Amino acid sequence: MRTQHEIGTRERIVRTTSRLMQRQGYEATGLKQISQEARATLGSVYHFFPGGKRELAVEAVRHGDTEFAEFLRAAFDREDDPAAAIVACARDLAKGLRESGWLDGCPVTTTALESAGRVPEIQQAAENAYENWRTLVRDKLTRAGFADDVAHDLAHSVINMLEGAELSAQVSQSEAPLEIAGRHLARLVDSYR
Amino acid sequence: MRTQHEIGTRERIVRTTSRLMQRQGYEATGLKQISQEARATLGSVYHFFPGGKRELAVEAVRHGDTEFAEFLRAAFDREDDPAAAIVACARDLAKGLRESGWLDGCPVTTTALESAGRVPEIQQAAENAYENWRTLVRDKLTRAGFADDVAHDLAHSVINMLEGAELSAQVSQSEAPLEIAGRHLARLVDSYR
DNA sequence: TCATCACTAGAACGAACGCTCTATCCAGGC
DNA sequence: GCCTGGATAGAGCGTTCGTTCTAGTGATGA
Repeated sequence: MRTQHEIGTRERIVRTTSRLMQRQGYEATGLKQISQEARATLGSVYHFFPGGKRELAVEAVRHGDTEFAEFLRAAFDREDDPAAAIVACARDLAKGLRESGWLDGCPVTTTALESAGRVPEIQQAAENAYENWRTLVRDKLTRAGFADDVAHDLAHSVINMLEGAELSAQVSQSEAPLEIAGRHLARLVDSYR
Repeated sequence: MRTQHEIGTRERIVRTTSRLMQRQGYEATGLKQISQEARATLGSVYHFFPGGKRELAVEAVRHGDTEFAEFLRAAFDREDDPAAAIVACARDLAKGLRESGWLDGCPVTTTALESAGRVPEIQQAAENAYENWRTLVRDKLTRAGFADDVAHDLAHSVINMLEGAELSAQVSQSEAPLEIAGRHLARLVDSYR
């Protein structure tokens, strides 16, 4: 019975950490809160993550990485046209944000900003996440016939604009920034056809 | 000698708080660190800010607001063409970020994200800041002849893209995201001429 | 049957947190 | 010369933090 319990508790801890840090950030999220909400004890937390809070945060960022990557992949599979897919992304992000009571923004950004320049392991994990997401956008664009350098640059701006718009939407508790971002990104992409 | 000393110490505390929270965020910045780096005592801090850390954070966000607003105004005054001014903004942001050792990102974002949905006063101050910056961009665009609704939407995306690109540049310790953002924003603006 | 070991459990530690409190300082008004 | 009150100063409050530590549980393989 090793595997089932191991995966169960460990996964529960990672998911809980990811969700809590998404909402409160790295510093405001305590290990006691994590262990309580994950229905695990402090002993279990340190058993699975001997590196303590830092290791846990790195794992949480990685979790957020794959979570958003799957979201992007799903949106890209649903829409053939890249510009239309990006508009759908922005719309779905706005929907999810509103439905969470404007609490669940990007699962990586808050933690990344807090630890930039202070906790290199977390910053590295966040950088990997952004790079991962950019690659997904880039591939979608190149498959649609865009030149490599154009797709590379567009991928940067698509992720950055979505990131900034989600932040803005969260702070102002409005879907407008994301709706506008989708529209402008589609226009930008189309301008390179 | 009331005025000189009052303004001096109070301002020093606000500036120090703003800089520390810009780099470390709200939760990781302690009042003891603030008072030490501002060469003030805890007594002085609570004398000027009876509301404690929260009131101090609100003031720090307001300080960051006017700081970035002045940066925008200066850039807009230097360049007549809005698109060129935005490119210059992105370049200067990248320069400042690199020169600070990739530590000084947006003076508002980190604090805003940490307290979104948890500390309404800080969230409100951050929202006011974004709104303020958007208005500056919007006015620059309307003065250049853009229609009101076009300028309104563009202002959103200009601020959001710069915000996202600065975050990305900080995490990846690279000027590329901001350089690309400037280029794409200029292209987007020009597409509405 | 028993030793093993992954896992659970939570008490306890020193340090740091935000904040309160009292004491002191000192320039300006009477 | 004294009083007032804004400003400075920092010890100390209770609490919470991340982490460590020892004890205990229960399924597994010999």
